[in-house]
Amino acid sequence: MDIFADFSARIAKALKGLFPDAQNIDTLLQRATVEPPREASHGDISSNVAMVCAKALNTNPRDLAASLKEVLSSDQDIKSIDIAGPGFLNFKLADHVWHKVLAALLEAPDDFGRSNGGSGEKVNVEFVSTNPTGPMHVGHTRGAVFGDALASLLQFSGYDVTREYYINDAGAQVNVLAQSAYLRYRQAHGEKNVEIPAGLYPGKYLIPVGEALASEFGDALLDKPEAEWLPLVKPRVLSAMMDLIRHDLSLLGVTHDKFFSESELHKEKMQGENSIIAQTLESLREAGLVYQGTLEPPKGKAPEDWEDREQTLFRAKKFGDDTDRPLIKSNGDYTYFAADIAYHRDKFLRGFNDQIIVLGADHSGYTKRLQAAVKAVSEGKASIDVKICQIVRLMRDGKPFKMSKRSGDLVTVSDVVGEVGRDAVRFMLLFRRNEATMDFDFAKVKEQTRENPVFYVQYAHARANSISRTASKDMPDLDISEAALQRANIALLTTESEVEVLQMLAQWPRLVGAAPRAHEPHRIAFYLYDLAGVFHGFWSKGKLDPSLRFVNREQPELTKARLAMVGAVKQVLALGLGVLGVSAPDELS
RNA sequence: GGCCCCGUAGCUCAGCUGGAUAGAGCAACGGACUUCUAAUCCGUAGGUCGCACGUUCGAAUCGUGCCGGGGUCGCCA
Repeated sequence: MDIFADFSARIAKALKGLFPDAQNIDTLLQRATVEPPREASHGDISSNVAMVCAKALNTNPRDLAASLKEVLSSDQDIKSIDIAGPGFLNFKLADHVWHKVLAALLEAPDDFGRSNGGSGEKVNVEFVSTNPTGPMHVGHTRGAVFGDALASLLQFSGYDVTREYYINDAGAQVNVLAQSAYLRYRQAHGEKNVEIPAGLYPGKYLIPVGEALASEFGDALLDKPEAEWLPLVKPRVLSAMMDLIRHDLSLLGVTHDKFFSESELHKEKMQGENSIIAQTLESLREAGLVYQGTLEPPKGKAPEDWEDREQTLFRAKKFGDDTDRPLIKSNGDYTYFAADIAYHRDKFLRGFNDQIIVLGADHSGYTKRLQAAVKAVSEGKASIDVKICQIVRLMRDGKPFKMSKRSGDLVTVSDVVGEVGRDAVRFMLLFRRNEATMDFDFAKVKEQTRENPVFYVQYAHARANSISRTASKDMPDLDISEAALQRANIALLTTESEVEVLQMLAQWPRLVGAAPRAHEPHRIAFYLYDLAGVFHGFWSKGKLDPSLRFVNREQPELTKARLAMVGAVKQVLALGLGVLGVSAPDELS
């Protein structure tokens, strides 16, 4: 039950009643807003309809507002309407409106705010997609958490979401990986003077892979030429790396529905049949989007090895990219981008007109060509929203954290999760807009104080639970079962503090409806912080004024009503934390 | 040099796709509380929303141009 959507409909109806002959009202109303005003003194709901629609209806905002006020003031749910400023309509609502919201919440707690805004539409969210050459390091964490939370958010809102991971297992670096693993294999056979040369992957995580190869193949690979051992080693090391990555993802609580392998795009499916990439390029060719030509060298930093060469290009510029893009390397292989076009065509052919991809800041330059590719392969039917996660700076006590890259031992996901815990990592990374850079301070994230938003929100949930425990201890005869609280006389909740909490709860449906449309999970985190704030605030008032305590022996009915409200707060916190993939503990350790 | 992101209180950041006198936490200042329900509470002060034009009833938000910080720039993925 979204009261803002509800009143938006009432206003629309009133407007149509006033102008039965106007045809364009629905389009006009798209620009109108019905929202909680920033300033509490402006009422509970505020709308700019009169200002937005006046001109087209041949009137002026204040007159239109006055007419609307007259029609709407007969509504029993509206306590008063003020016309303010240039023509705002400010509504004060009757308390029973908030009670109805609470009742709806108590009746279907798990579905509160769960809209059908997505109406089952298929969305593909591609995220993480790190190269399968080692365990995940911190740099990938933000994208992983963001993508996962965004996917959950969309699901909450009724989208049919597929979480997808693109495995870059076709490029040259996977061969390098296999070579590195092969050297570890030789070491596993006791060859002491085998060194991992520069340019290969020196990480220790390949040692067990080498050992596994040794126990599987014995010494059979030692004397074979690379052309023979490579096809044996490569799939095994790749699968071992994906196991590592999946393990790291599981530490973060991230799961994917589909892992798509780049090498599938290069394969000739059947004898003589073209690969998916070849087919894709063929269809682009037919559409006149591929040509032979030359590119301008990049300006500003004239590279010495620039070779003005004719190559096969995709007309990305036609779809808004800055330049056309090469499809075939000088050695005849497809470029990474060529495969990626084929991949996104595949997504489109699988029914995803609505695509999202989460990338790190270092790939932000890739955005336009990707959008161009999706437009081209779908003939404009599909689009992709590229969400860039900005850099995270690791800090310790306010000082930047030095990472040594040389040894191949970067700070990994498991290091971070191991030190601060999954909940803190996830919440902190989501407590910021994705396009803003952020500092991640280990010390601060572990603090158990008000300054730590993870703690603050989880504590609110635990406190809600603790209040119920106190109630059953202090008032053992009171029936506070879920069923009993559903029947509680919530009309007793009329103090300012109570209404404030109820109003906050009433915003959840609106928020969790808008955040997925904007692809912005951070809004959930900020909302939870605010909700926790009003809830903690209420609790504190009870310290000074015993009449505001949740549990009140003299007033069992009021206690029940308040416990129903506390349960509702707990529920919304749990729903929100659930969307973020953060646990909602009943007790804090 | 091109492109992308950022610039809002001393600090860290929100600002709900154009709304009203721009918000929160921390820090600062002034009080309250001494454990009554679990990790204090209330108040005060603090702003040229980087700068300048423009769009309109109305701009932190949209457009253009600058300034500053970060990222990135054919045949790496």
